[in-house]
Parts: sequence; structure tokens; C-alpha cells
Amino acid sequence: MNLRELSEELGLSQTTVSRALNGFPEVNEATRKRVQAAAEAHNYRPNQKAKSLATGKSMQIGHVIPFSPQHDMVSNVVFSDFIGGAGEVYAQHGYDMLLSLVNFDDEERAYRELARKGSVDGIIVHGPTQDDPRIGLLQELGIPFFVHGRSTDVTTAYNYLDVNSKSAFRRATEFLLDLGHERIGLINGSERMDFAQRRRSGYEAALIARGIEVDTDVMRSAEMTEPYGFSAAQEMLASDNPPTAFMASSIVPALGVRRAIESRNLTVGRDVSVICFDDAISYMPNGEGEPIFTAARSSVRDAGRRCAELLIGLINDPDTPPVAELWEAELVVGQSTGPAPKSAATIAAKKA
Amino acid sequence: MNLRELSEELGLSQTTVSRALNGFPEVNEATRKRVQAAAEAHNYRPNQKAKSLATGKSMQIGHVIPFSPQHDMVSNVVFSDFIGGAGEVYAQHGYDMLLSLVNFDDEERAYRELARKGSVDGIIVHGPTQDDPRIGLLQELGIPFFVHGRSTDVTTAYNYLDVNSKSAFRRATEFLLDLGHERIGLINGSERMDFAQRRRSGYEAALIARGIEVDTDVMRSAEMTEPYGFSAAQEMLASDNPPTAFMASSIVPALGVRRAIESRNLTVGRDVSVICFDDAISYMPNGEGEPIFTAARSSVRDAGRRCAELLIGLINDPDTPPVAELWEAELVVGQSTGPAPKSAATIAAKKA
DNA sequence: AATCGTTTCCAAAGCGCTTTGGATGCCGGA
DNA sequence: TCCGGCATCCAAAGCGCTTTGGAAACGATT
Repeated sequence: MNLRELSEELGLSQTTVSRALNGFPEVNEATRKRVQAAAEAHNYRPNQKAKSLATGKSMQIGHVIPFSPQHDMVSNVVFSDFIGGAGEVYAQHGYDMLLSLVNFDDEERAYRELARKGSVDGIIVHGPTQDDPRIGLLQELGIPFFVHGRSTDVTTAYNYLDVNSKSAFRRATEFLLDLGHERIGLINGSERMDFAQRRRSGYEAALIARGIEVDTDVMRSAEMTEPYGFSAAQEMLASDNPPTAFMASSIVPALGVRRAIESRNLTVGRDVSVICFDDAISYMPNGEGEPIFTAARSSVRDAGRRCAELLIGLINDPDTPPVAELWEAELVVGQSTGPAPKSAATIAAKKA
Repeated sequence: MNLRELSEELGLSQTTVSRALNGFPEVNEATRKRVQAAAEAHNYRPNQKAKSLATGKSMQIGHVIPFSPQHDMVSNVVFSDFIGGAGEVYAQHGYDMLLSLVNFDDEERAYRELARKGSVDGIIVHGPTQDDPRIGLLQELGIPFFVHGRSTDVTTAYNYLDVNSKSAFRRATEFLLDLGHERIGLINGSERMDFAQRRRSGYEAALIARGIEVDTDVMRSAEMTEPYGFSAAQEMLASDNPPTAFMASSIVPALGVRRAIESRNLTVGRDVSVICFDDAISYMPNGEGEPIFTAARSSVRDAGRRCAELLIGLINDPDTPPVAELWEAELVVGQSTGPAPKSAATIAAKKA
């Protein structure tokens, strides 16, 4: 059942039926009721493609996810929670989410196509790198877009929402320093990512401010998986000068760090402290009462919601001046941190 | 730049330009080259909405994800890997993925709309329950769809791919029984889900075959989070008759189980054994060499790929007879299992 | 009685593509 | 010379909706 058939059945013009259903004022309330009833009875839904073609709006928002055989963004820990949050907001506003997985090499073409094909009204950019070429590209293409995160070396104004990774890691590192830890391992995410760069610089800033040497022997960077956290921590703990505390870039590698610590018969929070960044992932909450890990926390689901809201605002009013939101993470104290052990020998001793 | 402008510039009809670009035979190779060059030069991409409207195909595949304030499917551990796999295949075939988050209450309406609106050519059904109403609904709507999983009580034929949860859990439980374990805790997923039912029945079947009582005191069912695994295992271990082994429904609660075990100063694989179902989630791999957990393994990413392939086949040829694939999980032995301790007193003893 | 403003409706022109049903020109065979 | 077949191209009719620019009817105002 399409609009023509419906209008014929009602003995009305397509114009009137369309207007009746879309809530335009210039139609008699009585006829509107009649139209609505008929539409309901026939389970009529306007064809979205036709509607889009006529209006120019697709009511879809694109998310381009690059993938390679090695890794992809979808399998990023935080991805599903982000789109969960964004999706809720889309639903409220009548938008759908268009997910487009593309080969790493095809990424530019994918954005071009998405913009030109007109299948989306706006785009969310995930996981910006330090000088992300996508931002310039999308500006050139002239399609509304919103970045989750930031791209340090991009100087033109663009719309983004980011958490202040640097201050979060600086504060967390200071927290450990205050507890007397002087050798702190950094289990960072892949430093291709802008946020990982910022986290490292926060960590370094805290150390430098206290006159503590920044030692790359206790700094690692890779995709944030559990085994990565395990092996990185394992290596450092086995070294001659093991850290007494770790900073992990996500709760996932932090679980690996925990496993490494426990595999050496050490106790988390007593022998070795751990702080992680906690994105408040729904299926991996940081405990139920007292947090398992002391953590810098910021909900990625909330970020998804907010990005979606702001992007929709942008779509509705393209002349909005660029928005930039910077969220501060909160530092929540859990069971995984405690004063540095009196003598660092504790850790070495267990090595046998 | 649209088709009309392009054709005017070329001094050709829209028909010819369209046919040249779409590889139809009735156009001179020389003109085709000319058209392609011009299209390339102007960075022309056909408007997808117009194309869809004309052809009737949207080249989009829908995934409807119900959500509620409490929980949703997106935040299911396996979700992102599944769509990662499916997305790869979609990309190869020129399809995009339409993700539609909807309120639990609105789910039926969402499917109806998706089908009627014509914005998708096919639908993937996630997380079927035991007698899932969506299957009947989609059959009635007459849109190609594919189910990831199965719905036990649906008797009509439909297309699905599932892993044999029952045999996987039966074999895993038998493996523990062979090691001498006689009290085995079950940390199941939410038994609203069909697969969770099957896993339980596999577990029960193994016990019954050995004449061991099925005891609901050591059986739990809930959303598969880490804290759930922790608290469920914690409770059981603290009981008068604690299990010497656990079966967990996913690696995520298994991590919680591990934490519970270690928090009681027990050792996984020696004092208490753990087996989990391992979906081979990319950011949570089960170790790198020897698996951390002994596990029934089946890659959910592969499942995503396969579902996508089969659905696309269905779309291209709607008359394909219903396909049903049942995958057997493989049982991989890792570090988390070992013979049952000589006396169950080991566990009790540590309780003080 | 003529004019005007409202209200309510409609015919028709798009939106940008595909596809049907020719038209045209050219060549070889009868 | 005429005709059929072939290769190449095109005009125009959709696809199902929105939206522009009236038209018709009616009561109210002058």
C-alpha cells in the first residue's frame, strides 16, 4: 500500500493525505482523523527511499569503521557501548545508524561515497589519530560530522567531544606518587590513537613534576587486549627494577595486569597497585560496590549519547558554530591501590 | 553533479550514461570509456536514494537491537565481533549495515517499519529467545531474514546458524567429570536466551548420564558480566558444599569466576577448575599460546561472516530453501582445568 | 453586491535514478 | 534495390514521496 493507493481509496489527493499524516496545519481535523485511521488500518508506512529522495534527508547517520585483517575499530572494547548510547538518541529522534565497515585502504573512498551518495545526513568519526586526515576530508566534502575524541594536530575548528585524557592520567599518576610509588608502569593503548598520546603525556607530566625519570623500560603501547596487559606487566615485573604500580589504559588490559600480578603470587592493591581508565563498559563494570580498580572513569555510553545529540543539532542547524566539549574523568578509588611497599624488595623476593 | 548534468556535459542521454556506468553491453566501448573518465573527473556518485527508489533494492541490511534502561544487546559481549564479521562480508558485496536501536516495547513496530519502509533488503535477528515471536512476524512480513542462533519452540522452517551449545556444554562437563570433579557450578547466561537453555541442558545431560544430582544450588543464570561471574562463584565457594569446578557461559563471567577463586587464595586449575565458552572475542582472546581457560570455542566473528553470506544469498535468490547450519564448538584445553583435588576439604579449609 | 481573507483541498512538478520501447544508421545478403 | 539484423543511442515513463502554486468554497466585511 503506497500513498497513491491510500489517497485513491480515501478519495483525496496525495497532497492532502501526505499533509494529514505529516501534521501540516492546512488540513481539516476531521479528514486528518479519517486519513490516520485508514493509514493505520492498512498498516501504511511511507517508503523511506521515496521520502528521502523528495526531502533530501535520509534520516541516517553514518559510522565508518575501518578494518584490516589484523584489527578493527568494531572490536575495540568501547565501541559497542558508544554506539549503544548514540543509538538510543538516534532512536528518539527518528534516525537510524548506518555502519559501514571498510578496508583501511578504502577509507577515504568510503567517506567520499557516503557523502556523495547521500545516504547519510551526518557522520561520526571514531578513534581519531594525531593528525587525522578524515577531518580535513569531511570538511572539504561539506557534510556535518562529529568527532569522538580529538586530533591534536588538526588546527581548523571542528566539532568534537573528548575526555581530558591528559589530566585524567596526570591526576591518577599523582595519586600513585602520593602513595609513595616511584616506579610506575604504563600500559598504554596504541599510540596511533590521539587519546593514547595524551594519556602518556599526562603520565609523563606527573612524573616530571616530581622529578622522577621517565623510563621507557616500563612503558608499553599496543591494542588494548587482556593478554597484552598480562604480558606487558609480566615482563616489567620480571625485570631487575620492577614497578610497584601500573597505569592501564582500559579495564581490559588491567585485567591482564591483575592476572600477571597474581601469577607471581603478589596481591593487587597491597604488593602492586593498579589504576586504569574505566570507560564504564556495561558488560565489564568496575565492580558493583567498591570499585575493583581505582580508576579514572568516564562513561563512553554517555559520550555516545552526547555526540549523537550534538550531531543531530548540527544537522538541524548547519550554521551552529563548532562545538567542542571536554569532559573531565572522575578519579574513583577502589581496591587496587595502596601505599607503596616499604621495600621494593617485596616484588623481587617473590621472583624465585 | 548528478546524472542529468553529467549526461548533458557529455552530450549523451541519461540512459546511455547510466548504462555505461553500470556495465550494460549495449554501449560502445569508446563512449563507455569517455563516460567513465568524465564520471571520475567530476567525482560523480549515483544518489543512493534515487537508485534505491528506481531499483527497489536498498543495499542495506538491518539489525534491530532492542534496548532498555537495564540492558541491551549491543552491550552484549559478542555483539561487536559478530557485526565486525558480518560487516566485512557486507562491504565485499556492496551492502551497508543499518543498526536500529529500539525500545524493548517497540520491537515489533520496529520490524514492521523496517520491512514496510523498504530501507533494508534483509534482516539479521540477534539473540533469539526460546519461542521468539520475531520469527513468525518476519515470516508474515515476507522479508528475507536470518537468525543468529535458534528458537527451540518455533516449528516452522527458517534460516539460522547456531553453534551446538548443548553438545559443547555436555562435552565440557564430561571433561570435568573425567577429571574427577563431581560438584560443578554452572554460571550460565540469562536463560531468556535460547542458547543459555541449551547450555544448561547439555550440562544437566552430562551430570545425569553419570548419575550425579543436578543441584540448583550451584546453578546461576544472568547477564554475562564480570561482576556477575565473581559474585556467583563467590557465593558458591562460600557455601557448605562448594564446587570444585565451574562452567561459565562466556569468557567475561569466567574472568569474574577467576577473581572469586583467587580472592579466596585458591588457585585456578589446581584447587578449582574453570571451563568457559569462548566466543573468540578479538579484544578478549583466551591467551596467546596455551589458552588461559579450557574452553568450548567457536568464533562469533566467523558466525557473523557466515550469516551475512547466507543472508545475501537469500536476498539474491529468495527461493532458496531454508538453510540451517549447526556448528560444533571445539574443546580446547588450557591452564584452568586439572584433576579434582583429593579432598574437597581443600576449598573449605581455605575458608577461614 | 462586490470584495476579501480563510480554510481546505488539489494538479502537477520535481527529487535522481533505472528501464522500457523504440529510433537511427550502417552493413551484408538476396 | 530492398530488407533484415545489429550496434548504438535516446525519449519518456516510472519508482513513491514532498511541495509549490493555485483553485474552490465560504462567510465576513465593505
